[in-house]
Amino acid sequence: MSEDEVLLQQLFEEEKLTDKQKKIIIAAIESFSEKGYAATSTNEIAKKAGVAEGTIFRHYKTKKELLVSIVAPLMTKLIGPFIVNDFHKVLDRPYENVEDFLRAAIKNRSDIIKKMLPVIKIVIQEIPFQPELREQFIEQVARKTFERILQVIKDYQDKGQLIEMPTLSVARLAISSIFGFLISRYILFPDSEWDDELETERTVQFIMHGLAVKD
Amino acid sequence: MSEDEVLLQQLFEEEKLTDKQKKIIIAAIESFSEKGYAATSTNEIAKKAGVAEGTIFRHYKTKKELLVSIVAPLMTKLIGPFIVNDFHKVLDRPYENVEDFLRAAIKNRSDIIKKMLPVIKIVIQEIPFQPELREQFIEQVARKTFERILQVIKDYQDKGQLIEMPTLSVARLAISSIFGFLISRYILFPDSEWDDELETERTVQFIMHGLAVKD
DNA sequence: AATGAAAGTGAGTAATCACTCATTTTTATT
DNA sequence: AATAAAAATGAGTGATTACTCACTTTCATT
Repeated sequence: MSEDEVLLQQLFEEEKLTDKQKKIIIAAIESFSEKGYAATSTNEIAKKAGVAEGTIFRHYKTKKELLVSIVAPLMTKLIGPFIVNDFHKVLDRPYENVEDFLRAAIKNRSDIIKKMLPVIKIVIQEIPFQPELREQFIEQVARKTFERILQVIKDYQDKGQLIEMPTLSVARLAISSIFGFLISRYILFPDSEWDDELETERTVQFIMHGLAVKD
Repeated sequence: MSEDEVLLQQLFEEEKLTDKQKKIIIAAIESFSEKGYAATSTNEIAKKAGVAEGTIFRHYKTKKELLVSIVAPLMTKLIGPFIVNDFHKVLDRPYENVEDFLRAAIKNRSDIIKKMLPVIKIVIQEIPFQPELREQFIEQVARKTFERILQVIKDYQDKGQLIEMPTLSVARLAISSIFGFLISRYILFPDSEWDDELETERTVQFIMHGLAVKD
């Protein structure tokens, strides 16, 4: 299964798509992520997909509907349930210690990003300008994820594994470190040589113990 | 002096600009940062500036030249020299300890962001799509800044204040934490209530000692 | 093989795009 | 006040935009 097919499979699962529709989606993802949504014309998408321009509008009323149809499943079908399941696992049979939880969190996010990078880039780029996407993201992804994270932090604080600090601040600091790693790894410097396991471990140890020399 | 005038002053210093040119720049910054460069029309900028569309093209050959004229000074005149001076100070008469250095770094970046937020947003949005901007950013800002940062880290490592870890990784972790704070503070949740001093201190302490409970 | 529905086509449309240029207005210098 | 240069104008340009629609092709069911 090609990379594009994996992406389609992940995004649209059992949804029935014609061959041409698949080509349109793949072409749109490529152009949107490379040039940005506003700078991509439907003409260009049609040509890249090897399809008549009218075909795009058979399937999607507007260009924006095409964008949303690509980006919405990323939020609802993938991140949503994933996070619920993932954190549920943590809460039901929690990882013994924070380190294991952090390692698992980083691993999982890495796997998602690897599969969905172009679509994730589109989301990041367009959320500031598309209120519809932003609202969907906040409601379906950010809010639920955040609640879970705060719970987990509280949990580890009660166990005495994390320092007492407002959970919101703890969350900000841990998330910054994890996303800092993932963004460096996959978006800023994807072509550098990365020892993923080593850098993951460094990130985990940093989150726990910082950079100061212990005396 | 109004907020817009501060911004103009910071960006263009002694450069001579007509009144209408100033209005064009202010309107362009506003539209570009709110809607994105590609989604902003020159007609719209002209109307917002209260100027004929032709006037824009008297001053700037193309729409892209207008973009670059706004964004380039941010890199050369502000960040460039600032970083050189700032880090020079650190290297010549270094801050006693890492904490003080981090506090100063966060403070300085905060001040810049406060003044230049709309233009910074434009840079962040457009760098992925404008090779010209990206190259300028990498050459003039990223490379020099990075060199300095690595030097500083090495320096504190030699003094025994930072753990031995490749400077690149140390840099990534520290920068993630600082930018994580600044992005949360000024871009993601600017309307939340922030105790800047407290959150700065938490960030500094996190970078140094992490989130684990000390035993 | 016949048939109706779904999918696909591509020429066409009005609107909008970045940009031009002949002309007018403002400004600076004397 | 005269004058030349600089700044500003706005109607006009061809190209491109997202989108439509009458028509053709493909497909599934019998």
